[in-house]
Amino acid sequence: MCYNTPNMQYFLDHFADEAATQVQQILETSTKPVVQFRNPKVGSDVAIPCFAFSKEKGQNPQAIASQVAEAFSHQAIDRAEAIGGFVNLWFKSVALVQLFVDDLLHVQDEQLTYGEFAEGKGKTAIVEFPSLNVAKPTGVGHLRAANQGWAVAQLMRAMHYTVVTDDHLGDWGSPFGKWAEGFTQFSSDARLEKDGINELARVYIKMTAELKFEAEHGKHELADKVQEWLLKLEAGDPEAVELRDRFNRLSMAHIHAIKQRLHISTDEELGESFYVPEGKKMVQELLQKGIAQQTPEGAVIVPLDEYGIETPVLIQKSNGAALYATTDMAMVKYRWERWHPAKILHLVGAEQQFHFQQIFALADKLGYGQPEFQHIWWGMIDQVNEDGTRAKMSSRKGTVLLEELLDKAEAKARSMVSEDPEHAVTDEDIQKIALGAIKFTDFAADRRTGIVFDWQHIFSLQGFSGPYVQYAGVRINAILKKFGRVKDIPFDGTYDWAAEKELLLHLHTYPQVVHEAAAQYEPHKVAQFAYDLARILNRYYEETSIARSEANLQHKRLWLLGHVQRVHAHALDLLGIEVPAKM
RNA sequence: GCACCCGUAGCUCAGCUGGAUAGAGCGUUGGCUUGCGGAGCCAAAGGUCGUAGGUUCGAAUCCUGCCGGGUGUACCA
Repeated sequence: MCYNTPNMQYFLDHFADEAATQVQQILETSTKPVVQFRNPKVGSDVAIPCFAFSKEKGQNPQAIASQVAEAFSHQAIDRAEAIGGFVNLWFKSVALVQLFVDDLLHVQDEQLTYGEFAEGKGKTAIVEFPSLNVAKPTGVGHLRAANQGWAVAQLMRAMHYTVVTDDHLGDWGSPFGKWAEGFTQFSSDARLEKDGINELARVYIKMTAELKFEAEHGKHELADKVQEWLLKLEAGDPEAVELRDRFNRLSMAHIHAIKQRLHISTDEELGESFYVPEGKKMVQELLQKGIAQQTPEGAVIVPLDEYGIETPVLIQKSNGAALYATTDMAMVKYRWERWHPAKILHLVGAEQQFHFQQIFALADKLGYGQPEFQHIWWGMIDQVNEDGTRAKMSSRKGTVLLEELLDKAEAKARSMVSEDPEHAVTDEDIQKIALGAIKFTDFAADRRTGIVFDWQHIFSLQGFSGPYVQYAGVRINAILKKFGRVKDIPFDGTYDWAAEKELLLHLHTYPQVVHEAAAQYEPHKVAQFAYDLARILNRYYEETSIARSEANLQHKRLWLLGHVQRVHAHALDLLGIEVPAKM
């Protein structure tokens, strides 16, 4: 089950100094944290491989392991056995409790929460997500941005960075031109009044079709008009500005509603349009300095050959309009000057990897390369066709709207909850369950792995799922509520804690899990931990009754369960998942 | 063409800074229902880890070739 590799230092600190010095040596020969917790094959709690050490000594690994195992003696270790070149150790469960208490006290001294680290203290991390688009209803394509982004921000907070979250709104570029022209041609004030964001979506789809039709016939009249709107807007033309503001007002209401339903928020909402003036100014400065060049067609580029990038980055169109790289270039500068961040994390889909290669190189070239830049991407959402094959979710088949997804998820959650009036579930809890199911699915796999979009899969409620993990939380909360939390540490040596061994071993892996997840921006590791913890808990309940434990023992178990509850809730909180009161 | 990602059980995926008998969930089959919340627990069946080589005491994991899939590759964002 839990086959994690905790920090070797942890092991050394607590055991090896008192244990056989040979273990110390074995550990030192290895370049990696080779201490394995909970080996499922042998059933031991820790396994130390002796291969590297044996090579150095020119001896048989099993012989070394045997020597060490026989000589091994430590108060925390129940027994030691050499198997296949590994020294296998079994902890006394009591020792694991003692260790856990030590860790809790240590963390308390540092003024931290169990599972958190102080390495980001005094540093700022900017987390850019979910970068919603203005003027169209949000599709499920933005779901991963919201989920992964929130979790990454939470992980940075767990490392005690000062986190600035920024929703980099898509509120600039050709789409605006399409709406402006489309609106004047195919819509009206009355229709916009009536249908709001949905009317804008209709206009956009209509315009896209018209432009495609035009292009197929070798014309560009409409396309030119779209570009004209962009130039007018950049020039501050009153009509263009008024339209833009109107579309944005409608959009922001929608965007805020979406974020609220997803239970996320961001500190800033600095969209692309915010950076246009500075971006255009930078283009002129770079031309003057000779860093940028004008092409024969009139476009402005910055070569990036020295970064191994053959394609120069285009920072101004030949018609003089700003584009993607123009605003991102200004954004890099703005963020550096305002926050002096240590990290800038862009949560954006995989298809933009090349763009960010260019932007990061450009940032360095312009002297804003001090922060650690990361493009944290994820795989796309596929859908399953009728014939069972997978394909990229296409707007041709109609993009599924995020709100529609949330509505369906809530309906499904409602149909699944207990009908027992004693367990009546509030609307708020329904939302937590629906979101729990959706979000956990997002974290079920490595973020780079694409996820399949089908209703069944995305709302899974049993097994490796959000509701399963939430359910474990509901049960533990029910027990704590019924019998009370125990604050003091009831550690008197009268109980061996054998029934709690799995729980204890798993708790010990948590800080390492969080640390790894944060270092690699991989929230799914936290989800895996939370699921394992829930499973161990469910198994524990099956075998051990708190209610029927005698008073002294019940007291001890409640103390531990209180800590298990905190860790469980902490892990879910990192993922943006809440435990409902009832379900 | 070049760059990046991917190929593990019927399906969806973990595991990849090399270690012992490759793990989950769904689905299938069979058990556990007088319980601190059964959205649970236990068990069975199911895999030559795309393929061919290489490195190593040891390869799903590292290296190379090949096959198959996805994404990107300056005037979209």
